[in-house]
Amino acid sequence: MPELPEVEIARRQLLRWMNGRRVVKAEPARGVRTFRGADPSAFARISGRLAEAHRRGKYLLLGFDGGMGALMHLGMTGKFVIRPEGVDEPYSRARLHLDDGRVIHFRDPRLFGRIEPAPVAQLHALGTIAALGIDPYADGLSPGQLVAAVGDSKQDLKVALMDQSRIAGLGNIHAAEALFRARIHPARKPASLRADEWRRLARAIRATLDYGIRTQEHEDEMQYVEEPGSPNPFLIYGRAGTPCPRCGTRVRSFTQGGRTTHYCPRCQPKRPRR
DNA sequence: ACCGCTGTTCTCCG
DNA sequence: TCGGAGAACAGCGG
Repeated sequence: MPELPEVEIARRQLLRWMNGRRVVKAEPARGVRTFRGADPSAFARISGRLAEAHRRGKYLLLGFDGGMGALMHLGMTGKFVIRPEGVDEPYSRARLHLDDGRVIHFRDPRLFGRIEPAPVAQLHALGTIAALGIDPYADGLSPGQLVAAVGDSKQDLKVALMDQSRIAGLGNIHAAEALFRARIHPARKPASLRADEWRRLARAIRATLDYGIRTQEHEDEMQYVEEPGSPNPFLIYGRAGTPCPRCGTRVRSFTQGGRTTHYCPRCQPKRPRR
């Protein structure tokens, strides 16, 4: 599920669900690796209203007015769902019981997600957060900021864009989408980009993230559920072998940093002509 | 039955 | 120290 746009949607969803409500009981599931080194009983000390809900990259920082909070990452399959009290949810790893009889579950089948409870005052200072690079919304993403963040990487451009210590929030899908919008080959080296390409890329990243948030916010309101066989919502991701939506050339894919990269060989030439 | 996967972290190797 | 490859985590869907 989660790259920056999905996490941002989850944040807004939590704010809506918790609006005017209080947590009357916080309940970590037992025996799950969701809490890793952290202390699950600290999660159980969460109470009160949701006083702050921030996002840094793909991380959520939730603070409650009882003074406790939590850093949360959705991993690959984490999501929040809200259910009536007493209804059990498969793969529920933690629960927030609200004073209106509803329960917010953190559902995460594959257990790649993570919850780190912490006092609200310490949330933003946690090492995990301190290690993140710039957040495109909280910090902005001008061409200059983009160059400063990834310009010195020796890795392939797409791999560098996915490095959370450089830019926080892009994953496999949105890095590919942004490069397609910018018409830049994913295996270009950062040092080879011209100024106009950096400008295009900065603009493309913002456009990709804005679009992702807008689209999913709409789906969220519509109570949209992913139906089997629903069309691929992305411009380039997952379209290998089908015509490029811009020029009709067959979309190609290859492996980069252990992940599949999709691109259009015509729109995103390895050797751009100037 | 096998493969791949919107993420992170670790090990091994050059 | 850096970068690349591969694995591990665990479940589901094609």
